[in-house]
Amino acid sequence: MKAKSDSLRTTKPKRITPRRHLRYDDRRAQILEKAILFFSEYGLTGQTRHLAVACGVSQRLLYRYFTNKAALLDEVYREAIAKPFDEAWLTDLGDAAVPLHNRLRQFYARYSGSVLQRRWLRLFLYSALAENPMPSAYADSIVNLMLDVVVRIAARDLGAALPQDVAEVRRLGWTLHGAIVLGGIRRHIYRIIDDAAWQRESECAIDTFLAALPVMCRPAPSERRAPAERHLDGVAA
Amino acid sequence: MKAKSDSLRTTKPKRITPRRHLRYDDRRAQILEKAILFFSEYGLTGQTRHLAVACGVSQRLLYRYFTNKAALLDEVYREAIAKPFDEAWLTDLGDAAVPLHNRLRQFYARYSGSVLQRRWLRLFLYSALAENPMPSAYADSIVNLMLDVVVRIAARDLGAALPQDVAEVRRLGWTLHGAIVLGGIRRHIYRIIDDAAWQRESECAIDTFLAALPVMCRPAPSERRAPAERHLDGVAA
DNA sequence: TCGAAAAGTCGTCCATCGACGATAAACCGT
DNA sequence: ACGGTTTATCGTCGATGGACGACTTTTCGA
Repeated sequence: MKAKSDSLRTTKPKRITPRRHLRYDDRRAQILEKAILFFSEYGLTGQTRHLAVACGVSQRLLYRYFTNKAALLDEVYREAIAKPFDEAWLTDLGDAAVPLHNRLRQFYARYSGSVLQRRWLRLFLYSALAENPMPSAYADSIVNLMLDVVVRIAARDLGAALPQDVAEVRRLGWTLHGAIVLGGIRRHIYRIIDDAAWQRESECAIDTFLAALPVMCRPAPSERRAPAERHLDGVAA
Repeated sequence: MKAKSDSLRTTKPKRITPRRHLRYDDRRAQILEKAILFFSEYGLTGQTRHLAVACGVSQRLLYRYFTNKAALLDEVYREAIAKPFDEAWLTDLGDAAVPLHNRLRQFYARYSGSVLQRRWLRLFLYSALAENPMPSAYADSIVNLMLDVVVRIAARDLGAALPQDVAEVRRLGWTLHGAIVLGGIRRHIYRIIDDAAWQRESECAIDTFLAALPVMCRPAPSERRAPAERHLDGVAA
């Protein structure tokens, strides 16, 4: 039943396009670039055969450039997770000639434009779900450094006193960052908001952060917490 | 080489434990419960054979209760994504006898305790990455309803005027919610913060929200945005 | 207690998937 | 233009992985 074509053809089917030979580094770079796109869309369980089709090469060829699939995935992480962040963004953040609000907007516009994109978010989430420690550990260390700078500069420019506790400083930063990252996830993964809505939301998050920072930086945090805990005692969770 | 045990045993190896027959509904419920745990850990590509081992039944039996793997996964979504949220939480949120801050804390303590757990987060992210529309659409509609209530009540109790625009109300809510959800992800997926740190972070997010809300609700949003846009014109992204 | 219905398993089919040895085609210096 | 080197493909192997027909064991009511 399988159409095996018993015609007298003895020659193999000719290639439509002749083989193109690329130099080692070029081919490797091309495969890696395609692999980033491919695995970000189809997940880490995407098939090497499908990736090969996307690259326009035979599946066997992948194994000339990467010892196995895991090695290829490691390269994908290294290339696609860590690289997009640019520390130079933090330099401009401290430039007192521009109003703080605008600097923050610009910083997060850059961060969102390079990091919080569909590719990055999907790869990052896939690898995090797979319990791969490298991407989340690395990205988190970047973000912690980044948030230290963001909060420190914002507090300085607002004339607010930073909390003594470094952990409290980071908490404030993560509050801002969480709002923006979840916006990115809703934008690029769930696709339930469009680009304009995302920008408005990011700005809203920045405004919220700037509005709250002076209040949150007041000397006595016990004033904020004590009455809350007092009341919560009588409340069933 | 393979130890095939050429002893004279002609009988099949006896079962260690005798078969237990469960009634249809019980077995089905048991499989579903294990499936939720299983797929949340190993992802949607987890194997039915492994799930069967986890259930202590043969792989074939799964197909008595679910027509195929996709149908089983749909049941898992229905059971594990939508159910944990309890609308009654919103009722207590409006109880003016308790200070607003405490009600919000309690509300998010409940939400985190039932929804933002490892199981839920992992299943939700897996299905979102797989572009399965059901879980993200459903969960998002819940969250939008919920945030409407949260922001409305908070504004009322603070004596702040709600923005005319419903979208702006939701943006304010998502700013709070994003911070808390990303905290949950860092807690349960990346596992880079512990439970105590997560609670402090959630409280910080609530405090930030409450501190910013009166400022954000001031009548003229143009006062906040106009100068920012004026400056951003001359800034390269 | 016995027999039929319900619950459960065994073994297998077939498509898929990572991996790789053998071989062919393109490239390049001389 | 030719021969060695590099690039690339063909074809296949063994392990998985979802699905299911045929069969066995347990259960329970008459």
